[in-house]
Amino acid sequence: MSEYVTIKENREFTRAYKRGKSFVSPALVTYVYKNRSNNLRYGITTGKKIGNAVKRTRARRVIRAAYYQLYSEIMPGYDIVFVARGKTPFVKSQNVYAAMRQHMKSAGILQSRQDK
RNA sequence: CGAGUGCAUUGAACAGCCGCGGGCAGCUUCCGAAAGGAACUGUGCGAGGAAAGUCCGGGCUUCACAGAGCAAAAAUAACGGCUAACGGCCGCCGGAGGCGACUCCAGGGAUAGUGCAACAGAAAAUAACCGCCGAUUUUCGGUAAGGAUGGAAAGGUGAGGUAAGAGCUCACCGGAGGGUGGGAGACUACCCUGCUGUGUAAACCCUAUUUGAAGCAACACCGUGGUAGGACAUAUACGCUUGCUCGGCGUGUCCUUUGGAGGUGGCAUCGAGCAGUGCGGGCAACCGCCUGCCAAGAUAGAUGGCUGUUCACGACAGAACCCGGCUUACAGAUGCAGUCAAAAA
RNA sequence: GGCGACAUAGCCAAGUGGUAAGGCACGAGUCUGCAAAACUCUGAUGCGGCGGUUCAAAUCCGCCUGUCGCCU
Repeated sequence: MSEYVTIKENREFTRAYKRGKSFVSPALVTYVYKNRSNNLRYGITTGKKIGNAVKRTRARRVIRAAYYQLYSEIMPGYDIVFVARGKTPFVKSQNVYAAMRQHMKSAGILQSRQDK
């Protein structure tokens, strides 16, 4: 089974919105909240504002691809929620990756590759 | 070569690396008493013509129901056929549009009945206000040829006729009824009779046909906890009831019931399936036979990222139980069959 | 995914096929030393969009668009 754990409960999303730290860039919004477990979990929100179903799935895929690329550098023990914005479906995953890396760096939960 | 019509097909392609979701196989590793599960390896598969809107018709499931008829409600509407069925499709009739190929039409019934027709107008449906004509002239009678309106004014035009007029009579046109011929039928051609009344049924309604309701978040099964009922223990301990004791209730175990969260099935190779420049029937929709081919199946929801090449530089857009249609959105590309115009011969 | 409802001035809203009620707000005036309140009044602005039936559509019919609710 996959090593990527997702957030499923609506309560946990709401908790991340209310209590987590937020970081904003043109194509991505990130909320980071420290959870009690040792797992690194993530969730993606693509609201109705972004567009039709094709645009929403496109945004989800781009964000997920960037997350897989960055996954090994993030410290465990956090819930991370990514929210797509209107620009996200028209942007390459490298731009999202750069924005995501910047957000993680600001949150201070990056670790070096060698530790993993 | 240009313009335009109908039908059908297609909806960027290829290669490499890293990833995602299922299926099958391997039996290597780990977990487990076992069934089995997880990882790994190999192999093959992985969004659409509209997957959309949820507008119709079915399959399937649960509930209701002995059967039949009436009523009520809803839907449909020329005629003939196709289909599992349909409000769909094909053909054809009638009407409208187009030079034409061709396209469009909720296209039954207004003498079965009820209602409505604002404003304007004399009058909106048993027409006499003005006008015209006649008479026994403060009035009465005849008359729809003419009159500012209106969407619609009482069959239209012309001639005869008359006191003035009028389908009162005649011709043509329109419409109605009947007859004969053609056609499966709607209908149509011709002949005869003969002129009585507008529109609206996507107003109520009448006629004919069809329809039980809800929907996979249906439904079935498992179901720690909980609910309800019963049995056992009341030996010990605790809490409540009481001033105290007894007694009663709860906390315990087992069985049954119900079923929240969650899980499994429903659910995915076989069906009203798809294809053939196949054969036969039919104008066609479609039907029969033959041959071949069928693997998306997620459950917060799988197709992505990067690099390179080519071109017309990529539109609308993402399955969620499954089929048949309709409607709506859509950059283009290709094929076939007609049409019109021009030029040349 | 499925089922259902609604859309009328800036806001709240009534409406039976025939001039679209009303209230709040906005504007002008009266009153006042000035304002508020009260009273009077004008004007502009509306039937979500596109088609169809009808002489005539906010209303009847179809198709789109948007908003809201229910089923877990």
